[in-house]
Amino acid sequence: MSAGEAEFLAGYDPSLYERPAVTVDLVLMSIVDGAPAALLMRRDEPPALGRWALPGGFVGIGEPLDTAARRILREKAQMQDAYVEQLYTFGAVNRDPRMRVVTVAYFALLPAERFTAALKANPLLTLARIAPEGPAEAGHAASASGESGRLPLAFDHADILGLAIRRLRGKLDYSTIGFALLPERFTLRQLQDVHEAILGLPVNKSAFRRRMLDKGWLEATGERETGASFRPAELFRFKPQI
Amino acid sequence: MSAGEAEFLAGYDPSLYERPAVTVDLVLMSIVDGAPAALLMRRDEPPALGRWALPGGFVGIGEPLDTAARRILREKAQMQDAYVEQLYTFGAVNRDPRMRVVTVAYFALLPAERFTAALKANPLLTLARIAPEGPAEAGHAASASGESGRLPLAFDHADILGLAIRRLRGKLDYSTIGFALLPERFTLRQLQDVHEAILGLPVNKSAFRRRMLDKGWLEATGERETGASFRPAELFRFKPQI
DNA sequence: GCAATAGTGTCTGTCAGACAATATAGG
DNA sequence: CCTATATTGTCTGACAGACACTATTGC
Repeated sequence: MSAGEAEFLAGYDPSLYERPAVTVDLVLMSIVDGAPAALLMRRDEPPALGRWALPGGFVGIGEPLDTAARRILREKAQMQDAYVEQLYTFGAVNRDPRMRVVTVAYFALLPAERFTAALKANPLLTLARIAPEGPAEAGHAASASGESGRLPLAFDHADILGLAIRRLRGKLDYSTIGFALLPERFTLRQLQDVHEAILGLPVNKSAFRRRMLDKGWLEATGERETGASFRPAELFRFKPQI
Repeated sequence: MSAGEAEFLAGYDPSLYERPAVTVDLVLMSIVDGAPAALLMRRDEPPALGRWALPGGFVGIGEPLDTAARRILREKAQMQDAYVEQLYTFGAVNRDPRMRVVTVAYFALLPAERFTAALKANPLLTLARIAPEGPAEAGHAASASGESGRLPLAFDHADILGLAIRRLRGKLDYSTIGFALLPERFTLRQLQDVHEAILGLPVNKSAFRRRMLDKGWLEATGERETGASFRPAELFRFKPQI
């Protein structure tokens, strides 16, 4: 310990000296088949053996928090360039039975294609549909379900997922967060599908188009969808903010 | 280190083992003289000697984060029962030159009376007016000013203050956060003053009343203001959510 | 009555929801 | 032409801002 650090600590209770571990947990989110989804990893060791956990890891002593989040993204999902945002910091004393762990939760938003690509690249990952639990319970946890039913979550990760989905909902209509869940070019119908999946309810079509076009976030490409056996929709691009 | 912990750490890069210090910093906010204000402490030791810092402290190894925030509130401002909310976690590597410190920032909202009471109880505290810096700069810092002009802030505390005031703005009209800044009984004019101070712009009187009364958050007490030399306003109470 | 602020009523523009009408691709 | 969806247009009700009007207190 340096002299500066000793000075810093002077006057504090000695029982406060022992340091918690600091980790980053990442909620990798997308919209798959019209519903919010996240990537989870099955725990193959105790505690919480067999339960499902968010990708995460320790924060390096010389590593900023945001950098740690992007490192996890790279290591677990082989991806750069996703939208990443800090969510909340969870620090209950017994959230991990082995030791005191304070985790800074982040979420990353990905278009569904890159999501499925990540699933192939890392066989430890599993796709889970995320649904908020109950209307207004304590903690507002979310549940995860895979192809074979509900996936039990490790630690307090149900709370983290619940917060992630609610944050997404809250920011959807005043921010450009929804575009991070779509490919570079997309139709207004796809954008509407993303909004409906996140909000969990249908939105009015013409009002939605009007609102989106009025916000000035969209740029028409002039190109059209291909492959449909009916009138193809125009492709739009997210216009970077001025 | 326990066997469980060793197992936990297995497979991680050894350079990641050293743990950052974890602290909590608290933005004690109120509305004073029609403007957002916060309580700051002058640093009497290097680094940042003479600069102004948020009240804060280390998180105990057996202490939840929220509990640490309330402990700081108690120790520095001799107060219980304030509205306390986690804000953001700051973890830049060199935010403190002595060592790696990850700080979980919280804000606490107080009615102005209790604010001035805290100032008397703890002479190390100073009142500072908080103003967001520039329109949309990088980091969105805020500046603090006291009676004798601008107060230079320590570490990254200008960023923390900036985020606090913006969070307050963002949540003002869809949450009941504004009531935490008022005494138990208050007039609609006082509530409007709080909103105007936080938003930094005037709001329409009749529309504001309509909106507030329609939200169902208010309960008329039947009592009236005293001491005014004109028509006294009715006192309202915040109605706890059903 | 006067001053000053509380509280109400009305008009109007904006905007979202509802829903009908028109457009256009492949077949 | 038919089907299915895209895209546009119109009507209407909800609501916020503007602003004038009435109410009530101390003096």
